[in-house]
Amino acid sequence: MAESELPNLTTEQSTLDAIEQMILRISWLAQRQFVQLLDDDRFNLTLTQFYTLLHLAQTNGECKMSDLAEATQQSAAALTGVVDRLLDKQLVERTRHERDRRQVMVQVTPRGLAMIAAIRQARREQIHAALGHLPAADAERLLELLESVLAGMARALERNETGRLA
Amino acid sequence: MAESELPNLTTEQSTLDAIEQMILRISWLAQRQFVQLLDDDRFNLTLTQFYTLLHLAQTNGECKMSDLAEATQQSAAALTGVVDRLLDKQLVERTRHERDRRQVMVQVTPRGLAMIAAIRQARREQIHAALGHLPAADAERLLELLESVLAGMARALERNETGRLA
DNA sequence: TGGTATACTCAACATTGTTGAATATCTATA
DNA sequence: TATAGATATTCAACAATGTTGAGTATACCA
Repeated sequence: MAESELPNLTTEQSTLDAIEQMILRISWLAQRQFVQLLDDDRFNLTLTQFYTLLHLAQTNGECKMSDLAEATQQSAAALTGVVDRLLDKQLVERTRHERDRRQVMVQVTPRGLAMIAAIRQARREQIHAALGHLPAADAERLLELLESVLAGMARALERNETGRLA
Repeated sequence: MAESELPNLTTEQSTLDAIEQMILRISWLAQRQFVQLLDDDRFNLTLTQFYTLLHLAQTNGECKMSDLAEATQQSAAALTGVVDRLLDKQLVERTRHERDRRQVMVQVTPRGLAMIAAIRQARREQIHAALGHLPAADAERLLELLESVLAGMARALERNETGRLA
């Protein structure tokens, strides 16, 4: 193996492996921690319901079912059930598109917006407990690097999907 | 607001917020990407099955059901079903503890070990596609910072659980 | 020996996810 | 203007996971 050539120019496999493990573990913990928060009596949401509601909260006005499904990476069939339950909780409203009667439009209610705001506030406190000790410079550097990671992952996912659909 | 005071000594809330969002998004993408990989015909595992099998692969010899449940953060009842399915796939074996007949011991099979090795290899290629472009110095810095994040999160989770059980 | 704690499984149920069929609506074309 | 095909969504049937509470077997202690 030529692993020791150019060690300062190309990232070594062992570092990437360690990052891979770290991301898997952080993903797992972050999710557990977040699910625990969402399960609180104040919220009582599942992770899927949260991500769906979050996207609606970040959308101005209505959102088409199929767009919502793509944004939250769910199948249309799965989304129907999720929206049913958000509807039961009065966090969203479901209407038909005026012109194209096939389309179902979903919109967050004021109650849904308040729920998202409360969850994000609680989450902020959680993240502060976990990361508040990081020096400011480290936090900013971390943010930059994470942005780079996210961009790389999004590109990889995209390539995969293109590959699968082709 | 006194946001501009001591900007270089204390991490600003906005940076933490951005990191929070980034971690949520990366967790989501990392999981989607990984689930997609596990769904491959070669593996055909769920995320829960993978984490359960992974822990067994990293354990020397047998593992008690209750220890496995704690390590993978599942209830004993949920784990029973998961191990049932791993058993169907011949990836684990289930035996009784010789002395304490109440305890059920689980052990990974050679086939299970081979499965984990194949998945980690595929995962390595995936992560390389996503992060291979990062300069070596950045990758190493990222690893350090992620270790710090993980430690902070683990501490926060621990505090939470202690709080809940108290 | 009895009583209690422990380890696990089972049963009933909710949520999510998949696939394929069914339904309603729109659009283009002959 | 029929009508054939595309599009948007829901429904039905099933599998995996997760929860809670009850049930079963075993161990331990007094």
